[in-house]
Parts: sequence; structure tokens; C-alpha cells
Amino acid sequence: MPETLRQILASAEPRPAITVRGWVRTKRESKSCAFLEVTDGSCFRVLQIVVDAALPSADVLPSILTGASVEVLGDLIASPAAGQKWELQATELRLLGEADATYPLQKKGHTPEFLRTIAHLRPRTNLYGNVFRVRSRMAFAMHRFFQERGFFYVHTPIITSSDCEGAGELFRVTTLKQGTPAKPEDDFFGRPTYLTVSGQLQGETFACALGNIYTFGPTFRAENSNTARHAAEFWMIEPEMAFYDLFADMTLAEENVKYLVDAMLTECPEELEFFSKFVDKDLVARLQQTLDKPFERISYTEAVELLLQSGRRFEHPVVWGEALQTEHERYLAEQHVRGPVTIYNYPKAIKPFYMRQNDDGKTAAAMDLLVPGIGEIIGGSQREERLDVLTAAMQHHGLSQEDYSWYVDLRRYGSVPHAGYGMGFERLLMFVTGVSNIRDVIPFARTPGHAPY
RNA sequence: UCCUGAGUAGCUCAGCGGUAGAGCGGGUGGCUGUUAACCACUAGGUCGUAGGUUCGAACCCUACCUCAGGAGCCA
Repeated sequence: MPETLRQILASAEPRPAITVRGWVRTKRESKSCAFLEVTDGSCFRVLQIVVDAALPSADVLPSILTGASVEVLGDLIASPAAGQKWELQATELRLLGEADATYPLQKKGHTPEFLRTIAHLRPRTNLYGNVFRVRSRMAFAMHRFFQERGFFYVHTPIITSSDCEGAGELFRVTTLKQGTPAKPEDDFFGRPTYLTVSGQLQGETFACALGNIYTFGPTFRAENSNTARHAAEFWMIEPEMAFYDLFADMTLAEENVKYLVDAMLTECPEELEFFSKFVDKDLVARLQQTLDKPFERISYTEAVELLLQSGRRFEHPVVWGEALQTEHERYLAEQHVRGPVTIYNYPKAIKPFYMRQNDDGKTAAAMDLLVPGIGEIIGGSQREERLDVLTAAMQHHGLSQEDYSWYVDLRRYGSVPHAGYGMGFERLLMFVTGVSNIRDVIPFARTPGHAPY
């Protein structure tokens, strides 16, 4: 197997006669020699390659522009100049694939807006290379968090016929031809089907069998949302735990966030240092801070009082019973707490049917975890386990008992208290990298009117 | 979807009624090891699209398209 640059750059001693392959980032030429900076994507760092002008294969240098792929044979030696520990003294230079002057990535910086238009090339840049290396490691760390705690990974369906109420608009999945009259029974599945907006309801069935489970997969929302925090296709982690109440749920959510922040600080130090330098100066300090103390918990009712007493003039009035607006959430996380904060026990009227009603008759056992800069990254609840209360809530929301009979069965046969939450993978990634637009942490982002790849 | 702002060279931008500009990137030449190298020369444009106002529009007006920031919805 070819050796990666990551392995080569970790060398403790000089190494003669090695082979390096990668893409050229920059070329600097002078009379006697040329310098190439080459990366293979295995890590953030580049390897400087020194090509003596007298070298026979130096005649390919004019064809080697930024973006070209090369294979270089040479000796890894300690670099005599400042700026890098190692460099490769080339003995033979081979051009693998040319990149001509139309190659869009230049030596100088580009705007994220421009790079979004070339999503197939942007992972070759420092910023996006780092983002997607972190994304991969964070996905693995996510599985590790749950697996270490004995949770089972459940693959809930991507195509579903159930609408997880309150989760937004659905994408229709159909094989029916457009424009021809047809009944839902004629469709591929014999009924209307959609891309999933949440695996929660199916996840609950497995929590009520295997105990503690989680899902981690793509989720789809057909909302016409045009913000830096929304995408039509995103990845969500949805743990569901039997015998957990709302407070155990909140504790797990906090541990979950802290575990991942800690894991990325230890496993991706070079990448996070880069983000701290070029994306968000306070990033590492802020991440460190989130680990240091327990997340604050504020009930919805307390939050409303805090907002009313803040002396702030909000654009949207603060009224008990109404949803908290972005400006309210921002005030709580960024001004009042200055860190992650969990808001819990929301008015039941603004929450979906499956959330457990509290004894006060007014609130539901729901919680949102808000972080500075992004807002909600987790939304969860204790689920309604009482058959009569659940069916009454469904009736109140106008839901058909028939469509959800399998869900109601969980309360009919051996019902137990249980709870869970949904975490936006990209939102957590934004929090960890400091990148402020969700389109820049998804390899090929899907947003309204935009799915070019 | 609503509000605000912006679309000028491959990229980043200046020009804001009177002959289309710069830096970077490309090409050519120079330079004793460079670090987004440096120096000189050079090529490169339907000023987002379509109408309108004007003697004259990149510039003013209208509509549309695209992008960004904010809002709503949510993870």
C-alpha cells in the first residue's frame, strides 16, 4: 500500500529513497531549484519538495501548476530552512495528472461562497480539508460514545409512511408517473411514502426491546428554510432510552456533547488550531470552557421570567405559552449564561403529541440544548408512556389511531417510561469547528433550489 | 416565504452619469533555498439578465435571476 504523507511527516529520522504522491498546492521557482508544496489529503500539513534545476526530470516543471498531481521519488531530509521540519530532496519527478490554468483554486484565499460553487474541488483547500477530516473523526467518536455505554445502533428506515409530527414538511417518495391520475394504492408501496424526518418513533420501538439504542443517519426536511443553520438533507443522532426520565435524558445529552468536544480537542488538535486561527479566534477557549462546568438548566417558565426581567427590548414579545424566538434563545445562551444551556418543561400546547405531559397539566417534559452562536443543537423529551394520555393527545392533535396503532401498541404491551433526543450532527460540527454556515460542513449541501451534484 | 444588501477579468475588489481599472492567478523573461517568494513585461471584459430614463448608463429607474446577512420553521 502507498504510504501517506501523514505517516511520512511523522518520521523520526531522515529516510532515503521514498515515494510521495499527491497534489501540488504551490510552486516557487528560482534559477537553481524549484519548491513544490504537496499534499495528499491525509493530514493538514504539506510536504515541501525541492527540485534541483539540474535534475533530468525537472523539465516537467513548466507543466506542473497548482492542482497538478505528481509522484516524487527522493530523500526525506531535515529542512535547512525555517518553516518545516522535513523536506523531500527529489531524485525523480513525475507528472501524473496535469491541471491547467483554468484550475479554480489559487494560492490565495477564496470566499466560502465561491468555493460552494465548486463543491467537487473545495475539499482540496485547507479549510474544507480540515472540516471534512474532523467530520469523519467526529462521526466515529459519536459511535464510540454510544457503543462504550452499551447502546445499540439501530438502522431506522429512510423511506417511511409515518410523519413524526412537529418535525416539518416531508419529501414525497413515489414511482407514480407525473400527470397521470393514480390512487395512492397504485404506488410502489401501496400507500404514500416519504423520506424520513426522524427515526424517533421507530427508535422507540427498539428502545422498548433492546433498552438503550441510537440512530445515526440522514434526515430530510422539505421546509423552504434559507438560513445558515438549515439544510434539506442532514444527519441526525437520535438516542432513545428505556427507563430514562427527562433529567436522565438531559444528563446524557450533556455528556454526549462534552464527550465529542473533548474527543475532537484531543484527536484533531491541528485542525482545531487552524480553525482558531482563521475561522473563529475564541474557538479552542470556548470549547475548553464547555468542558469545565455543568451545563445550566433553566425551565421554560424561569426562562420567560428571565427574559421579562432582562430589561431588553425584544422584537418578538415574551409571552408564557409562546415558543421562544431566536433572539430569546440567543439572549439566554450568549448573554445570560454565556455557554450551553438546557431549557426544559415547555408549554405542552406548542409541543408534539408524543411528549409526556407534566403533572401541572400545562407543560410537557421537553428539553432543548442551546449553544452560543448556533442555538438549538439538541431537542428531546420524555415520551408519553400512559396509554390513555397518549391516545387523548393524539385525538387532540387530530391524528388517526389506525396509522399509529403500532406506536400505541408500545403503551399497550409492557409500557415503560422512556426518553430520547435528536442531535443535529452538522450543528455540533459547526460548534466544534467554528464554521458559521451549515453548507460548509456538508460535503454536498442540499438547500432549497440547490442540489447540483 | 419575508426584510436588507450585493452581483464589474478565472478569483478578490475599486470605479457610482462622460475613453473599463488594480492585486492575485495565467504567459514570457530575470533572480544563489523559497515559505500566499520577489522584480519586469504581457494577454485577459456582452460591467448578472431584460426593459426603461438620458445627447450619453457599469453608475439612475423597473422587473426578473443568483448570492449573502437577518427573520420565520426546526436539528
